Amino acid sequence: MSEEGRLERLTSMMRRRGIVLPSFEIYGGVSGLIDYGPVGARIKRRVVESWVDHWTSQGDVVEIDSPSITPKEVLVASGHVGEFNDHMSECISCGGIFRSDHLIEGSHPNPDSISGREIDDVISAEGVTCPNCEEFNWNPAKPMNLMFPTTIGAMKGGREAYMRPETAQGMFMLYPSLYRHFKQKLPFGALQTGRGYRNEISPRQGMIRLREFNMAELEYFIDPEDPPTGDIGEWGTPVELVPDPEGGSSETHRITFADALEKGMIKHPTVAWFLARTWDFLVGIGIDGSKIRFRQHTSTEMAHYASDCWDCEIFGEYGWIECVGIANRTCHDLESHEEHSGTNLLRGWRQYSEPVLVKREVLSPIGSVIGPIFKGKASDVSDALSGLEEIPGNLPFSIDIGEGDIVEITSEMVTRRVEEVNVHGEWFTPHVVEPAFGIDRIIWHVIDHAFNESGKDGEEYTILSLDERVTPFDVSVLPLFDKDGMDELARHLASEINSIPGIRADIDTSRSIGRRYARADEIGVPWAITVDHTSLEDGTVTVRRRDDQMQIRAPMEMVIEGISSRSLNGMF
RNA sequence: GCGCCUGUAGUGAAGGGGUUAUCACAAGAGGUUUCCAACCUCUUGUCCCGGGUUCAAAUCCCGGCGGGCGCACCA
Repeated sequence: MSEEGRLERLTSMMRRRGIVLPSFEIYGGVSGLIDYGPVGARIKRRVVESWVDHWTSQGDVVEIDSPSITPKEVLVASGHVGEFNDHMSECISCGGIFRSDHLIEGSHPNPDSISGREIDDVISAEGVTCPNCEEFNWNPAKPMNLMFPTTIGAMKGGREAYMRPETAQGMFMLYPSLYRHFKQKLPFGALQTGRGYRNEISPRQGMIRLREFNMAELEYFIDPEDPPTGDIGEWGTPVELVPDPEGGSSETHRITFADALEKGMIKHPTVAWFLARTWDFLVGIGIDGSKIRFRQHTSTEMAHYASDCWDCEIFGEYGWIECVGIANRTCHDLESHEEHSGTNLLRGWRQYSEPVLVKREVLSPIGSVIGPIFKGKASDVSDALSGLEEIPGNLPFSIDIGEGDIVEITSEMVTRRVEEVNVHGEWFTPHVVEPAFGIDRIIWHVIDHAFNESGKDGEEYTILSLDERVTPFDVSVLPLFDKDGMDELARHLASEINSIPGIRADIDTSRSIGRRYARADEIGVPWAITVDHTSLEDGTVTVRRRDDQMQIRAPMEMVIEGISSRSLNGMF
């Protein structure tokens, strides 16, 4: 079948078979919101489960789950509010786009916090002209924040909040608990899957750019002075890398991860490790390895929080689409949350291999002297003395005890001595390497790559060649005829298969057997078990393999065992 | 958000100011049939929403919503 119209046939099939459909369709639909139907939801669940399994099997990664509703302060600290809450004004005459608050600076007491309409009023009232072409010809200011605002609590007491634009902040919020869980030893990671919300200006391309979408993010906390490397030598297959063109070499390379790291194309060993593990995951759920490439971000497109970033792009009906972002977020988030929240719990302890003996000169306050002299201020004086970076050579001297209050310290008030302490380590802010997966985009490409229209016996025929890990059903049970006891036996068999943990059987009794095979093939069910007259006599059934329509006959118990151990292939 | 195109059963399409809106496939019931979309009978189900023009609108006009493409945007 020709490639022309393939996208339409694929999306039609997905609608018709209940994989992915527009949401709220009886009310006209909402762009950027989709439903997973009965078949799609199962595929999605299995993709997500495969993802969680893939990373948690590493041993030092755990799963968490945090709220979608996020107080504003968190997103202020993360930078999402500041970076994305601006109104933009567009000049109709020259097409220039400017931050509205910059245009009206000086004309309004608080240009940061007013509505678009107010901005336009101020621009009109003040006759602000375009900095570029001097014209006065503005489009209405458009808010550029892509977060959905909401309020926690009712009425006046409400607290400002947003629907989370990423799940990552949840992992940062839980850092102290994770640090305890991992016995205060780095590196470790935490992941979560869930919804993220971005009020896209113009969602397009079906399920590629959504307003509410499924993310799967992993934050891996490391000591920047001792970054974990992993053995990336295992990945012998060359992959396609597109390094940052500003870094000198812009052409695509086919190169192994190990070589790319050695040559400096991938800058960070932990990032290289995650690139390789990401490759594994994608290929493992059925993405075509020849349609994967990794592209390094240029400094201009880098997120506000990242220092080095690679996109994993997958090729499909929409061209190359970013499906995974792997970023070295450094200490940006933890440091910023420490600063904004005032906590000091977002750190790691770096134990020295040898304790370091540190000699330190101190002036220790003599309480019996300082107390009576300074009374209520005495403890401030003591704190100021112990906080001194440098000990003055001569007494008396003046010291600031806070809020500009300066007092004089005389030699009677203090004892000068030298402290010797063994320092065993130091606190530092961990760095974070983050692989962030767009689950919906990955599901799209899994289905796209599996959508096989190559036909059968010269006729049009479609098979969804999904990997067994992500099929909607493990097996379809089909009574050859829906009567004469075959129906009952089939139902019995289906319920037996369904009682195996993690295995789902579908039963299909209507219309001809060929048609039912076709229906199962179309949504990627890998095995079909047919109950026929012989089954009633000797308890054997036929097992049909989706990908080559090969068929064998075997006793039911053996088939059930084969399904349970996922070893049906061995029977062919 | 702007521009161009567009919206008819589950899917894909035809038609179109005037009786009961057409076709294929799909789906449901029954029959037939000893394993690959067969066949026969019957059945269900559609003009995106709102306004306007008109005696009459699914059809023409306007707006909204949805979809496609281009520009812009895309942490």
